[in-house]
Amino acid sequence: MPWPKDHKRATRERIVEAASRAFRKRGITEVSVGDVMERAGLTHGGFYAHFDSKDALLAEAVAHAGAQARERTAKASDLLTLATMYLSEEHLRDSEGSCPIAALGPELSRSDPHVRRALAAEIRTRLAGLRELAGNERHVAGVLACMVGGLIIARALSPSDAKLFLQECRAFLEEKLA
Amino acid sequence: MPWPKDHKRATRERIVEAASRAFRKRGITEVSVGDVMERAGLTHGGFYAHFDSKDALLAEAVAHAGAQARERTAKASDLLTLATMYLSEEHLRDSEGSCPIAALGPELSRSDPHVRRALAAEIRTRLAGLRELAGNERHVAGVLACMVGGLIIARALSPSDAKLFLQECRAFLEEKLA
DNA sequence: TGTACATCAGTGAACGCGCGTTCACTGATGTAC
DNA sequence: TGTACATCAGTGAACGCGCGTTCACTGATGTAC
Repeated sequence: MPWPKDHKRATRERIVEAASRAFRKRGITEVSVGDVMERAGLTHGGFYAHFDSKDALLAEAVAHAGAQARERTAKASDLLTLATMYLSEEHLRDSEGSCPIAALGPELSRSDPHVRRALAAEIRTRLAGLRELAGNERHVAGVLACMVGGLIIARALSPSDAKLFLQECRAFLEEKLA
Repeated sequence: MPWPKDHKRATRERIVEAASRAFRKRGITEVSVGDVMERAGLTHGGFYAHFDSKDALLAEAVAHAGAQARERTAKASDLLTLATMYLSEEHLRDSEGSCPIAALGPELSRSDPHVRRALAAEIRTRLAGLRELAGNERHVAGVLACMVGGLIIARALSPSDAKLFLQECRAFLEEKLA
């Protein structure tokens, strides 16, 4: 083996990380394979030594982004705290590192079956995480919907309107979950 | 005037309608100017007699889709009824005629300023509509977030999971708004 | 310890393709006589 | 009423461009002697 054992795996992970951030920030079709490779410090030609297609990369990038997004709220010990962290201005601004459901949901739902499956799996994992913190709340789906929709809508508004919108969403959930 | 007075305006409206449905169903970058024109029964070359650019069309298509989406819930006389109509399986399946915030939100937020402005305007209109039906609910932003997020997430799931997810979202809002 | 070699991760030119946009034109229409 | 004409909505070939993907290659590496 003329190269360090984990060299290729490390490069592959660098590509997934670069893709996952670029897609969330700029959208799937707006980011080319060449963009991703450049961001990973490589040239575009080497891409197909690591992935079968852009869609195969996308499916992995979604899983990677999902895990990263779950870390953001990992310390929350109840549903309201988790939702408050999610509906924060910090999360709003950090589009590159944000929840892929909010950043790319509709686009991913229209993508090829492998990608769709990765998104559906992430949603199921997310719901399971919420159920563990559910307390008296029987309908965690509604909480997740409010989180994702809240972030998506806030991102469409001006900074000041976005701030107010997030505040209202948090207040809404506070009343429901208190 | 060698053509009926409203001929060109009618053609233009046919293009906007075709675009608005195609974009919602398949996404913005996945639908070409040629696709839109074909759907409107025309050839691609004529497009620029009606619009300056694909983005100019998109901004109008968002406004058109928004108005169409508001009609779906126009008969609702209270917030819960409106949300229940929005979170229906009928709306889930009718992606072509559905709410553009749910179908295209994140993509539109990343689009050019004219498009973004059209989306922000539609959201403000939507919030104003909800406030009119608000009753005791002070945080209509949370209701809209739950509607939009609920539809987006349901569309990522299998038909049976989607049905359950929508049910849970409706039950969630029922408890909050009752 | 030093050198020759085989490996294979990464390079970069090339491919066919469809995109958004432009433009010289065609031909159906309402108007003037 | 019938015909010649000017208008302009719509046509379709063409443009430059960037995309996803392929492939012959290069050159840095660990191994064998």
